[in-house]
Amino acid sequence: MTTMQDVADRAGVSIATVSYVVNGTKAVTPATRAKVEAAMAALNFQRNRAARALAVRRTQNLALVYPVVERRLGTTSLEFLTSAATAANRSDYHLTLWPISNDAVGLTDLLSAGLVDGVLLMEVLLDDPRVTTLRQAGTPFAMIGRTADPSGDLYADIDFDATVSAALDRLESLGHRHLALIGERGGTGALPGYGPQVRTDEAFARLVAERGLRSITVGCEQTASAGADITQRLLGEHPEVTAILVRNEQATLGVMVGVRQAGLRVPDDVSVIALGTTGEISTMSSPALTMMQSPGEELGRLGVEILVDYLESGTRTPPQLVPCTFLPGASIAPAR
Amino acid sequence: MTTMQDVADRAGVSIATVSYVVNGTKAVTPATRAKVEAAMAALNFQRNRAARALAVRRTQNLALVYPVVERRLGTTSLEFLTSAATAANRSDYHLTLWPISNDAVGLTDLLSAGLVDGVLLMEVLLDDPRVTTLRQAGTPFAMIGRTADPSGDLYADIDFDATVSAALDRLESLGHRHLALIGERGGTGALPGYGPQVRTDEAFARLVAERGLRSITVGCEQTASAGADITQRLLGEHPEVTAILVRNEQATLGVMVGVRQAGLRVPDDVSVIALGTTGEISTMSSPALTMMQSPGEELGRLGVEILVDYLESGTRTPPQLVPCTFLPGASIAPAR
DNA sequence: CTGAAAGCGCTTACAG
DNA sequence: CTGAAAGCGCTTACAG
Repeated sequence: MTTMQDVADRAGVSIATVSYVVNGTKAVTPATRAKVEAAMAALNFQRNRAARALAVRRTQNLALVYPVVERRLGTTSLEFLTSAATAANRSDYHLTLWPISNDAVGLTDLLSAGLVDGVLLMEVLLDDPRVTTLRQAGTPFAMIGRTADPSGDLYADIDFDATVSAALDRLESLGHRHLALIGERGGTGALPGYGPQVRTDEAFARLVAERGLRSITVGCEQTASAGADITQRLLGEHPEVTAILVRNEQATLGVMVGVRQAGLRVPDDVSVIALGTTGEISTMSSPALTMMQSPGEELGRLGVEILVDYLESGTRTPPQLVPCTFLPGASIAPAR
Repeated sequence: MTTMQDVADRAGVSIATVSYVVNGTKAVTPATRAKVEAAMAALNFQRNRAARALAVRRTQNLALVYPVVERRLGTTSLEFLTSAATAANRSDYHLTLWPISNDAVGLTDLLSAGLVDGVLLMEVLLDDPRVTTLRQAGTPFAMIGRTADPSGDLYADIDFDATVSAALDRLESLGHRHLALIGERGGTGALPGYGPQVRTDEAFARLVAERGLRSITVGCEQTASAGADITQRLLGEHPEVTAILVRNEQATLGVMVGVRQAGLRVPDDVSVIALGTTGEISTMSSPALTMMQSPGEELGRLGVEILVDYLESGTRTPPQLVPCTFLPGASIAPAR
């Protein structure tokens, strides 16, 4: 490993001067700057992160905390993660994975080790113990998602209202009046008070009422077979339903099967639109699923940017709400 | 932040003594140990990782390098990742995400910054530039996967022979004699010389010949619709095929659809078994997919353990080959 | 504009 | 068994 001292020696300057040009913290003569830069290039110098961290008391590390036990990471969460890691790197930060339990145990220990400058929270609950812990500890953090009352906190989340509204626009314009929403209640992996579910349910109930549509909402375990069963039963008991919205990543493809099991076709007899999933799910479906696609790339990036802005300049970026985007597919059609 | 000095002051000992008890590096009287431990508990002491890293020249950080650009992370890779992060934490290491390009550019810079002690490589190619870079740099690394000639390197990988063999056992015992293998050639996201694909193809060709079975192998883009199309065509042109093995996570569910489009049923007319995917895919399918399940949890853990063992004690654990495990489903049945 | 020197919080020979 | 002190590689007032 080549150190700053090596660079200083080769350039014939002091170690302080090297530091100034590396960090751009003080004005330096073009001539000396050139010498230093040449030396750095020749020696392929990279400053030691641990030493720097110790000196400035900042690590340039961000922790991504997610509850492995309570909630299996799906492909949608994966997009947050990939995007967040990339965004962090772009700002010269590194993202460290903290697969810990949702109960905040262990969180404190990790924080006091001075390993990270800030924390990024995924899979946030309406009443989340981790948020309480982080607030108390005074640790800078940002959420991808939000609690019931996130005022004063930093976050980026999906705009559930706009998302449901856009989906309803599509379906209404195709003549659908009788809708069903399949969510994810009571199944394995369901977190009580999980934001996306609660907010989608609320938005759906309100918007459907406002628009004078008829609707039915059911919960469903997070498996395709559960999705298939529930869909088959649903269509049997409510033959007037012509469109189904699904917010349950694991059950989504099962819903498609369930329609067929009910002796009906997608999209001729029943339209299906998925809410908040990744394009990946769409490509796994045949016919391709129409969906309101989770803005995973954008949210992951925003979460990191909000956090980094706060860390570097104290800026408290206002909450960012991003709607899911419409991804055309072959699973919706005019109402029969 | 409370420091070792704080603990030393409160316990009435020197800072060196505190270090000895924290690290267990030297014998300490039970009495003084007790005093120190009491002080640590009272002050909730956690030693500063940056300072320690600087002193011992080890960061307790591991980098997980994966090619974001070239290969989208799927749910199977996600399992490696989660498991690796958990295993790292268990050994008091942290896993940092390095979503970099597959061409090894940038890898060197990151290494020389002294941020990590070792590197874990995912999605390894038969001829992988990153491996060359790491070898040259002398950076300790372990692969989840392996190159064409991994001798001398540390790795854990799937035992493709055993996996294909086990799948063939199942199908043969059900009376299947005409098999098809659908892989992932030429599509988006396909890496040239991607180990799992090449090794599965080889094993399949060899084992099928040894057993005197008839077979046909086709490549397929990584989407469900491509899977559906190819399957439909395949079954049209080769009506004698009674069982399909799929090694293409994205196309798998499409294959199920393709069978139906060909006017046949799964599993009554055609058996389908997936190779190397996660249980997650099975739950998204209806009927549930029978599969040889990727040992993601185990491989992620092994990769970290192999690397950590080497870092801590210089132990070069022999290569670990783990077969996929059979996951019963409802997609295979006796040959018609 | 440049440099000498203290300090960040640990670890670890070395001495006692 | 315990401690004084040097050193890990940086940053940053402070002096010149």
